Amino acid sequence: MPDQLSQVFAALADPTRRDLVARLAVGDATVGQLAAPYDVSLQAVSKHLKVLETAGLVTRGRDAQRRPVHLEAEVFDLMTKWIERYRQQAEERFARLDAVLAAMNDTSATPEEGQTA
Amino acid sequence: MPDQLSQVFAALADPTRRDLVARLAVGDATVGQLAAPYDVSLQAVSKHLKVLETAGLVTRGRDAQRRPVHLEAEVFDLMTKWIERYRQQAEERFARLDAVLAAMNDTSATPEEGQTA
DNA sequence: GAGCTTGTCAACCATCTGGTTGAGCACCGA
DNA sequence: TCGGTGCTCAACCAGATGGTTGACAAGCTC
Repeated sequence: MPDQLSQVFAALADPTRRDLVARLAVGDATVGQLAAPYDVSLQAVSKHLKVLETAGLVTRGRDAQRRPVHLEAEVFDLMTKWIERYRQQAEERFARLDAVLAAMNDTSATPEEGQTA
Repeated sequence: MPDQLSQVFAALADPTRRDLVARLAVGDATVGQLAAPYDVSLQAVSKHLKVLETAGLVTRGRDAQRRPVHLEAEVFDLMTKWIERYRQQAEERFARLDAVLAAMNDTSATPEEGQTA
């Protein structure tokens, strides 16, 4: 079983599943309601929902024979945190690089290749 | 060819590729340097980098026979925007639901099923 | 030029994925 | 209890994916 972050990214890599998430953000829905707009079989949509469920993006309740699907927004934080961490890191590095370049222009010194980056 | 958002999510669904991104956030690196920590072949890492490249997460330069790999942080925004959009939407809905529940408690009226959600 | 270094391309293989159809379970309504 | 509704499970199939190895291009260095 892969880690949750991988599962979340993989789940959202599919446009149909992203669309499902988009619609579930508006409100809970049954499998049949969710499947209606697509020309694929109900079973295919059910599979997509299972992927979203094991990724933790969605939970399924019970209402007689219906299985209302509910979006779990908290999992998004997992991704956001991962993304933000490396985006900020990269941006800080750019800032440092800019500073280095500016310093180089100021002094017109030899680059020296002293840094790892 | 799938849309870029799908490609970005798919690219980051692999732990090795997320690790590569994490290391590239620290600084540019050559393919050999990036491949060193893993026990897979250099070709496998080269393939991973190609996936990251076609997703727009990474660019490759030239330095003699070396191909320094560079992280492109802007693409992260694409994901962040998508995520934030639906997270906020879902959270607003929760807030509205809370309000409805609170109102129901106040009045003790019949639910009436008047809303879609 | 010969040979090492760095990396890509191509072919192949096992596994995963998204789709299908068919069967069947759970539940409601008559 | 009989049938219809809502959905899942299982088996199967085509194509994508991640890994391998082998060949080779590009570029320094001797």
